[in-house]
Amino acid sequence: MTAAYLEKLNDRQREAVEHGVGLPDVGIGGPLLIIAGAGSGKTNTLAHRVAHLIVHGADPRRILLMTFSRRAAAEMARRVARICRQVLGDNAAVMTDALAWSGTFHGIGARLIRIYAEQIGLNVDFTIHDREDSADLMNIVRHDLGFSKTQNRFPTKGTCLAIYSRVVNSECSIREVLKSAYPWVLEWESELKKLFAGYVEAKQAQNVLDYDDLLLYWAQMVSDTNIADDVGGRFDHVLVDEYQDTNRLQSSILMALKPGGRGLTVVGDDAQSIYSFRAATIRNILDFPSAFSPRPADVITLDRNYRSTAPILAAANGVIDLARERFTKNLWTDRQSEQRPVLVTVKDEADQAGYIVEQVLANREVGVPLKQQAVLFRASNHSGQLEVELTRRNIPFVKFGGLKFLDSAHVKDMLAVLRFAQNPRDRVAGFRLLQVLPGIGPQTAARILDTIAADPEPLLSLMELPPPPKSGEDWPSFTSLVSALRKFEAGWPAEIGLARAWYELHLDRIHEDADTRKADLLQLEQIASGYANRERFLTELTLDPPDATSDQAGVPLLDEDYLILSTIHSAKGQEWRSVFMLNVVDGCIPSDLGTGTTAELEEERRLLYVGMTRARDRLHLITPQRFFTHGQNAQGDRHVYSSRTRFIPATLLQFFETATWPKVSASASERSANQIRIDVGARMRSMWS
DNA sequence: TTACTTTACGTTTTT
DNA sequence: CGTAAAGTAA
Repeated sequence: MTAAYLEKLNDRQREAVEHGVGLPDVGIGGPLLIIAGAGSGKTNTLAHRVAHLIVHGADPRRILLMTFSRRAAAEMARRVARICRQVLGDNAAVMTDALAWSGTFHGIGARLIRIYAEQIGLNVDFTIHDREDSADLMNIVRHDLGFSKTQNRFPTKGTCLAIYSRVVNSECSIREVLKSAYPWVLEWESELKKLFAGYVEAKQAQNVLDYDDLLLYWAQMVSDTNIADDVGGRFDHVLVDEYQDTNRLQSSILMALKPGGRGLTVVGDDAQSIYSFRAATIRNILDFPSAFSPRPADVITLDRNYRSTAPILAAANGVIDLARERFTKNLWTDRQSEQRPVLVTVKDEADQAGYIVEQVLANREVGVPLKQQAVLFRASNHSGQLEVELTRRNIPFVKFGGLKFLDSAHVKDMLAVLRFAQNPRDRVAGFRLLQVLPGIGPQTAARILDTIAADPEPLLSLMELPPPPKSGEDWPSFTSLVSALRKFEAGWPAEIGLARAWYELHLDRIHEDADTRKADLLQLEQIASGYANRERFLTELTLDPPDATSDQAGVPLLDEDYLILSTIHSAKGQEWRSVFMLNVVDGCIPSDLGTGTTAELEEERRLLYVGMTRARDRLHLITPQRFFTHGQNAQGDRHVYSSRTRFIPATLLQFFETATWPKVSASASERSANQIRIDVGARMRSMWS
């Protein structure tokens, strides 16, 4: 008997889908590693595996599915549902709705920790700090310990947090982390230890968790055998996507969850590992088979690419072939094409933007919608000029990656209101919120928080506090708002309307551009109404902030057509018919900040590979001959002459079609020849002065 | 102590 | 260039 849905798969994929299913002992197989190259149908295979398990009687409520992003989880759930429907008919909806445990490591961690909060001595009302909040708290501790006043510069709050995070996620000692990644901070090792101890104490006193805690508490939880059995016993099958981008802490969690590896499936591709700055390590994927004894995990490799044309794949293979270390073999495809990827040289970033606009519009004329085209770049600020040009030409676009609108001050203020009501011990929220009131600055805010922290229900103390002298009329309306929110009087999502009404009173005074900010707050309210309650809203927004921003007010409607702009990191797992990569020059790819060690350099190479393998039919790599550096130098506008990325040396040019744009006309070349770009005479004179 | 002004500084990728 | 920290007047 062969299910129809299996027939569309190739042999390898099918093997991966069927692995261990239907074994006599309740159909749970041993550990499985799937090495799945770019475009090899990885998502599809994983979705089929989940569906296949369900069809063969696995309880969807007992399947844990961890993906890299919320978006990936949703996509996976959608596909599983579709496959199941083919077999189970309309009953499938009941089954697949129960696929409740799918999400990111951090999201699943948050849910489990809330369930077990009491058993591990945590108040269930805990709030979660995003990176900015964590850095603020780190800064408070840094000040309290007097490290901000030291003669030699102590690392900034952001650096301190990055070091802390790396120590936690890599399961290495501070010294090891400092030596390998922050050698210039080695002299501060003992101070950092004190700082981190203080930071951990502060978090506990305030009932807050940071991103790393979501993994750390989970790991601690399952290191206790009783809770480990309980948590691990919730799941028959554990499947992990993008395993190459997990870190040591995450693999520890997995191993504790499923010590023998039974029911454990991980999928990944070491050639696409691009998150080592988050302490991800490909050792996880390499060491996975031998982590189990006596029998190692089975390994299945998917190396047939269904996405890109042969010439695009050849070029991408050429790039990754030059990698120092390789574990997977090259991909192959049947998709023939005459069209090689194009390596375009343009004069500067303005021409780069011009070229892309021209090509994007031309593609649309021949039937490729904007949504099927994407522009990828190394760093989010690289797309600035292009965004301006797109706006000028009235081409709608949505940008993924980079700054989020949650980072703006007014949105943070609003969230602080809700968070403080949820968890009055959250000092970062309270500190921020109190200073919204006129006449209350850091000192007053700190004093108020100190006073109320002693009370088991801090908000009762707050109500009884004498109004601070200069806050006047604004104090009573503030306290009544917070207490109303604390008591859930208005219900959700009416609460956020209350908070906004209060905050808008202060908005005009604090910010000049109050009106545009009000629009953002309305949008926030819209988003909020999509969540069941305040806790869910706060948790999910922190773990999965809306990641698209657009130049126009609001995100374009879903049925509208728009161009995709994305960092390469955010483009992971996606594909488009036509892909443009910006600034494929040394200094951007590889980023000049990432050329320190060979490991960093190799990751930059993989980044280029990941970007190139997003393309289905057309791929354009663009190299501006010069671009302007950000900072302003003594000489005024400063630009550097750039050269093609070192990852595409002359030997690889055979895989590309090369072009320049715009087509050089006689007058143009004359003009450029007459333009003095470098004052050679001055340089030679200055040699002797 | 707050609120405004000046100076310094660094500058990727993200849960 | 834009933000964050330090400095200063009220």
